Amino acid sequence: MQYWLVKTEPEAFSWQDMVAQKRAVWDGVRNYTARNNLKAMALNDIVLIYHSVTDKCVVGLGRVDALAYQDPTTDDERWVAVDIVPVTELPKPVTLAQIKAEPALADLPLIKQSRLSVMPISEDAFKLIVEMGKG
DNA sequence: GCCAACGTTGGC
DNA sequence: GCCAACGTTGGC
Repeated sequence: MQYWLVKTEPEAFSWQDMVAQKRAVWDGVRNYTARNNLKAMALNDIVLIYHSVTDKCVVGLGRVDALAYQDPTTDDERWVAVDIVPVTELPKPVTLAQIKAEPALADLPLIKQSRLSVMPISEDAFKLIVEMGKG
């Protein structure tokens, strides 16, 4: 069991869209590091969903529902997609500012490598973010 | 295989 | 809307 954090621009595809569709096809990743992380996902791994740009907060929690497969948005065999289903919404979104202010989260790739869109996170970091998101 | 140019992401 | 960071592309 592994924990992940994925980013999405809410203008393009939001947590709310994902809930409405009851599923998200996580495609369009065009970065090797992020792609490798997608490939490393296992069924039922837990994924934190982060809204970048306008929101800048972790909004919900999903679950990997399909292992990496050919990205349907391209014929290029280098790129893959996974399916993620929504599990729970955080009662209180955890903002980037909160994450930055938390010393235990200081070395999250989210902060250190701000352009990476799919990243692994430790169980401790995961639990802490969920705790911070409780109502 | 190196490196400069370019494009994109994402925070501010 | 700007700009810094950084990944990717393409010329050599």
